Amino acid sequence: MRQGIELLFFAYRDFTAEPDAILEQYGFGRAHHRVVHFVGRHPHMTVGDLLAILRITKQSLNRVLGQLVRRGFIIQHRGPQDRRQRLLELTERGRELERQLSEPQRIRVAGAYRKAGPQAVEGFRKVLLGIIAGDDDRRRFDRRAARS
Amino acid sequence: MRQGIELLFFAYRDFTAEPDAILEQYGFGRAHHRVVHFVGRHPHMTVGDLLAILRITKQSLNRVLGQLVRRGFIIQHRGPQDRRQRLLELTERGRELERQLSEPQRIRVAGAYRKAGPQAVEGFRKVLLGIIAGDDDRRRFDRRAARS
DNA sequence: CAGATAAGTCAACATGGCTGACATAAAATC
DNA sequence: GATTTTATGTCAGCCATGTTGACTTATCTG
Repeated sequence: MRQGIELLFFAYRDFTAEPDAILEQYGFGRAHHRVVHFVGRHPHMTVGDLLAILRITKQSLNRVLGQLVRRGFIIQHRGPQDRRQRLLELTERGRELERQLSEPQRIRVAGAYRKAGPQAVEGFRKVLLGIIAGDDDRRRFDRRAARS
Repeated sequence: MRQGIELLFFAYRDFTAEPDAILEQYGFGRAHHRVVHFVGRHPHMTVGDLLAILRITKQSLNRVLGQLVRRGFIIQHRGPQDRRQRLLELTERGRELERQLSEPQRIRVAGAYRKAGPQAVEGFRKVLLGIIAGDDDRRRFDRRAARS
């Protein structure tokens, strides 16, 4: 029980340490990483979608998103149906940053998966899904089985 | 791969949301929670131990630790061997706070464990251990099998 | 057309990281 | 025994990233 709680703390701490060091070189922080990650994963998502995922305020998001746009890592275009929306997409530069940031995480997770075995990975997924609160968020992981 | 990365993000986000709400009532933040948690789990630990676990600076720690001491949630006493050390311990009030904060987390993790089954829990532990970077931190989880 | 919605903006504030400099007491070493 | 190292605490200031509240603009919808 208690162990599970601490495992999450230590894993998250180590999981974010390497990207944080890379971000520093760009003058970015963890918040930028989250934006780059989710925009990379869901091209053409709206600002509202991103707000719902990150659960932060529009003002907080806009600070980091604005920097990413101004510095050419993300482009926005108007929604074709709803022209109020700004659809978000990584530029080539943004994709490069995303790759660079996710690399140490991919290596770390891949190593853990390899050492633990496929059955353990299945258990890892099940338990983390159980920890996630909302059905809507859990649905993000609905059996469009593990890619990449 | 990518899914594993996101699972950690969402699980951590939801995992911390409930304690955060409780902490607010005390005028505390997540940093206080971490201190209360680890001091509760390792009574008589030194300030240095805590710094090594949290990986923050002495100055950052002292801000929150000082508040917890001044407001009667933690007491310090000198180390019997090394009198430079300040050994940390929760007061009754501190233990009460710890219980209150960990309750929603215990419920959440227990629910996830129950739904996923013992084999999945084993896999969850294995993968998270693989993600943790240092042998020293991994050793914290050495088979003094899951209690509480 | 009126009202709701998506997004952006300005200002002010809090938390919790950080660096750097310095102080004190106790332990360890030469 | 004098010196150096270690454990802890403290002051001051900076930065990133969260918050609230108020308000604007453009666009969609009933």
